[in-house]
Amino acid sequence: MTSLTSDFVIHFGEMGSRWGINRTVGQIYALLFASSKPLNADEIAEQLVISRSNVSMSLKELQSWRLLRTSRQPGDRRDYFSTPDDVWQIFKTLAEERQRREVEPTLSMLRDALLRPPQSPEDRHAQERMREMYELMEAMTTWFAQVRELSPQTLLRLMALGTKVGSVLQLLPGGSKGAPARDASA
Amino acid sequence: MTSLTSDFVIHFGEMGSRWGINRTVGQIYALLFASSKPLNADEIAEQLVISRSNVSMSLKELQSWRLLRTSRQPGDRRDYFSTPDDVWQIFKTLAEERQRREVEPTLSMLRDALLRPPQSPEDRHAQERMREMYELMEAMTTWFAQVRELSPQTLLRLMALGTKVGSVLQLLPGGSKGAPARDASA
DNA sequence: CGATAATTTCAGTCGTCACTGAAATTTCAG
DNA sequence: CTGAAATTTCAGTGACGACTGAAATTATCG
Repeated sequence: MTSLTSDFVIHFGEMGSRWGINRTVGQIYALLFASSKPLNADEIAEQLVISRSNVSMSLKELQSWRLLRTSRQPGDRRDYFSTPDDVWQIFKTLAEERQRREVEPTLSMLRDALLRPPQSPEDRHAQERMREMYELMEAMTTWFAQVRELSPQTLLRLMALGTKVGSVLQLLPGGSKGAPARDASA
Repeated sequence: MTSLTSDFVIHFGEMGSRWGINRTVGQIYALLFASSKPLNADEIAEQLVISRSNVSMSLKELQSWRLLRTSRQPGDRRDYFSTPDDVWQIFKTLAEERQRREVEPTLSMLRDALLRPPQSPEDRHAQERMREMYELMEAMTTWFAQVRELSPQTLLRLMALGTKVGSVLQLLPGGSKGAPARDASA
């Protein structure tokens, strides 16, 4: 592996440990992301100097996150792995999975907690705090679900405009579909 | 501790492990978040049934994330800990710290990598991929830096409107300050 | 169908990090 | 200053998760 890719891989290995992701999983993804062609499990094991079984488990983990594409090569029965071409697509998938694994269970726990009859003034206060958290998470969830539906091009333009947006209407493919724009002065 | 708060605390302990955050740190923050009054280190240790020194280290960790408020009570020299009142403020701080600890080092690594002269066609491809990643991260960084400057109220309204925004201009306190709105058809 | 290649599973080992308790340090009232 | 209270540090221990190699399973070619 070239030193350029090696540095990239090592960096994502270290970053991976800071997230829930483990080092190996981060390194494999970085390697595949930077690679110009799909790699099979043996090639990954060789390049990262890790065991074949470790590669197998890590690939399974990455697949459970829907972050890999697999392909075959004629006359070769091994699986070849690669990452999606579109970085925005990768990011969206990552965010969707985190939403499913982390945000949804939390929202569900909070909903349950908010329905329970408070046993004390302390409970009443705790529920008030939980409600604030719930509402923030709900708002962000809804917002991001909408953003996910935008095309990459629209998205990039939207972000470039930032929050200093004049009229965004023209950017949206079907500007008139969906709920009518609410009165901003409400 | 009431069973309502207990469930909340346990949930954040488990969630914490999925992130880089460890269980105890997650539990302490949940406890303080739900509590109606600031708690001192001994109270935290007692409620969570963990050692005093563990509490001390975890509080230090939380403080390095700027997620705690400390206060004193008259005639008591112990420190009392609490979380900010505004959940949006908490979220912003969290995002800022993650930005500083995870995104910035990565951007910096990518910048370096992109400046290196490619040693092979493989390097050239890797740099192309890194550039795509770099541009996405840069765009999101810039965008979020702008969002952070909005007031909580403005933000909530903005998110409620989602991406189906007509004109957002009226929501912005100083709608005219900063760069003039770019031509959306560009 | 074998035979063989490829992959996955899993028990055991190793390394890392969370946690404790004792000791050291800091803070503060008197 | 002095001593007691509060906090922090840190070496040692324990628990947990990553990783390996061998064995089991699955897939594919002839």
